[in-house]
Amino acid sequence: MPTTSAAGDGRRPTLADVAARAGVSVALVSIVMRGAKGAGAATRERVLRAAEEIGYRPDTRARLLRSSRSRLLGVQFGLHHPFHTHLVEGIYAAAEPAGYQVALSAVAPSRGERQAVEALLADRCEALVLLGPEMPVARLADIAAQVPVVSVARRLRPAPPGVDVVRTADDEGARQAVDHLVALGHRAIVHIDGGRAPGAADRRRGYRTAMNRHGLSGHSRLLPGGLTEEDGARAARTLLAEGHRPSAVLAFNDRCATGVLDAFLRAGVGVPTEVSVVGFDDTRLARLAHIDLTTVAQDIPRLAELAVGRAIARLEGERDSETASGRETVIAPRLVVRGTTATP
Amino acid sequence: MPTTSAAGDGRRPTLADVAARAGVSVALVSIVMRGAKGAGAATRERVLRAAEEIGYRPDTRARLLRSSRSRLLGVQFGLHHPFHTHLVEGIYAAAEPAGYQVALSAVAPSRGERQAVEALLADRCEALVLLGPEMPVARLADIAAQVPVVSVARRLRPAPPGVDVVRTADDEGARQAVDHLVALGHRAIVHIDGGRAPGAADRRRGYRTAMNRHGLSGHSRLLPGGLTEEDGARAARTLLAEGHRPSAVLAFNDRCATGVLDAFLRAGVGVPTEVSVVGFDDTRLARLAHIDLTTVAQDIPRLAELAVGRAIARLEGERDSETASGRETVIAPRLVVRGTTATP
DNA sequence: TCCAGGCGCACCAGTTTCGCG
DNA sequence: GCGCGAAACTGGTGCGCCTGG
Repeated sequence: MPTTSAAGDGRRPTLADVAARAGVSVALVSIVMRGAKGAGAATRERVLRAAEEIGYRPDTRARLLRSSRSRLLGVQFGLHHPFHTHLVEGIYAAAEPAGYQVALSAVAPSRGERQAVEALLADRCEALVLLGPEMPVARLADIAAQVPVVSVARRLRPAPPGVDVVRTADDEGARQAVDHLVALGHRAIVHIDGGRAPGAADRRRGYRTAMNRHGLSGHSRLLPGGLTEEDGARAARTLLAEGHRPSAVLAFNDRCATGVLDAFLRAGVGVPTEVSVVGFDDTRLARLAHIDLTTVAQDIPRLAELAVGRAIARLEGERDSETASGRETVIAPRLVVRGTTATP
Repeated sequence: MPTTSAAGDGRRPTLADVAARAGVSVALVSIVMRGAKGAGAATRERVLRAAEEIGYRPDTRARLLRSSRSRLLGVQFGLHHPFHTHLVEGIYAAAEPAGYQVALSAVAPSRGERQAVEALLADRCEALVLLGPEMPVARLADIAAQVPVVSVARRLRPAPPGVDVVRTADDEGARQAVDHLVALGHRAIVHIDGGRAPGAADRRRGYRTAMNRHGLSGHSRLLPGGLTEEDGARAARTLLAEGHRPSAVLAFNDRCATGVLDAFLRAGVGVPTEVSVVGFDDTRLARLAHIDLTTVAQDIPRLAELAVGRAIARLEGERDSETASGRETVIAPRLVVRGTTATP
């Protein structure tokens, strides 16, 4: 019995099966399947037909094993963060045309960044794209010693060798929001912040300096917030309980802003008639007609594209700069004015 | 120059590198790394130290290549669906202790189920767990001919050979919601449905039969909805425009219910004082204090656990039932009463 | 004589180099 | 120089075999 039976024995078909069926060598089938040159048109046709007939599907792992390159991009993302999931979508879109596969590894309450990264490294990813990593810089440096790393949305100063940063100018975004509110006539503007989340420090700084520049340092006020709707709602309830409301609120992100919105609505406080609210990120949430949130947009597709681009650049060019100090790419945010802001 | 230099040449260390450093054979290092028996304590110690020193990390792909088993579970999920991302978290939790790795493949507006499944198959996943698959049954059957498939939350009648189904009793969930509302005194109960989404048909049916059973068939009313906040908000606006509101709304899922909630709030319609609203899924969203949504809970951790369990059962036991007709596991939903329902 | 510890080698499914007609 | 095949190679696994106490 030949070792080349196609189906029936449970094994999935291999190159050898296709080769036997087409009456050619394994090497030739490999050439044809990759679309490489070195095969005649007629043979190529015959091989493809044979592959089709027995339902052959190349084995990624075996393929990667031989070629020194794996063309595999590891992506760590927060499973429950819309900002991350949108980035992931953009990463797929940027990586696949460039001939790179994407390996996802999720971070969730029950699964830490350590596990997520270990899994990606064990899978032989050539480079890692980490979305909003919260691990210590020393750990990032460790990882970067093994494989190029791109940190998205998390600023690092200074970036360790081998780590690139792609992020939005968070301080500038906060400034745009404050400028917009001040132009509308607001003075008492509160910032509900993101605590230790990536980007939060910059947004705080941007908020504070903008307030100062407008001579409103006396009105500057930071309220502890967070990344979730619940954090925003809690902060808003704190404000409501105090009696004297601010006239505007800049929330850490859209989820947080949504919580703020909801708490105000429930308390009968009109938005934007009595309070203006600004979010950050411009996720799908903000665009929903019933939310219609004024927000600072991050250009998510572009962030994704740049992150993939940086990773690939490290892998394909820049051979001598492998240990070069990290490079930082900062893109501009853009205020999107919608329905939650108005004159006081 | 030996082929066994550890670092410096950019290559990541292999078994051979560790072997050379520890002065033993490759086979022995393999044994030690796997924790298999057949190595002495002292040698084991020496090998582990050598591996540690040069930062050796086993290559999953090469390992899987050799062993016929890949112990890899492929999971297709909707990147932007909270219900799915929660399931993914549960799947990690169930798979890793059982010694299975998880390979994620996302479905997004820009990435269809076809691509998602192709990627998983190319990665040599041993079984596929598909979350709320929307592909045609024939396609599911095709895939199941290659590898065991578990469909989560999507009912199939009949399930093709090789496809198991794990789902919540959606009709029963809708019934519980209607019973609850009727017990509170509601009669005009509208269902904003999920169109062609997995589970939507069953929820519609459950709603209708429950209404009939209560003698309310005259009040039965279906409104086209969908899975997102926007869909819910749109449907709610339709209701508001009509002038005569229903006294209660059963939404397809929590996201949809949130949209309904928001539209009502904006129109100044009190919930639950003027209208009661019920969701479905009990995602984190529903539990947020400021949403506090009465909803039909799906036991997500259990669904995840069962899905993984079914996949593993196909792989490890049941050898003779490989082509057995699909098995269906249905678990009970549970109504969680929170703050969005009250007597009319 | 037994057997634990350790080694060599074939093998997994591809890719790549080289040489031949 | 084109079309093709033989064989080496990728990193790790598992079997058979050898050795010494």
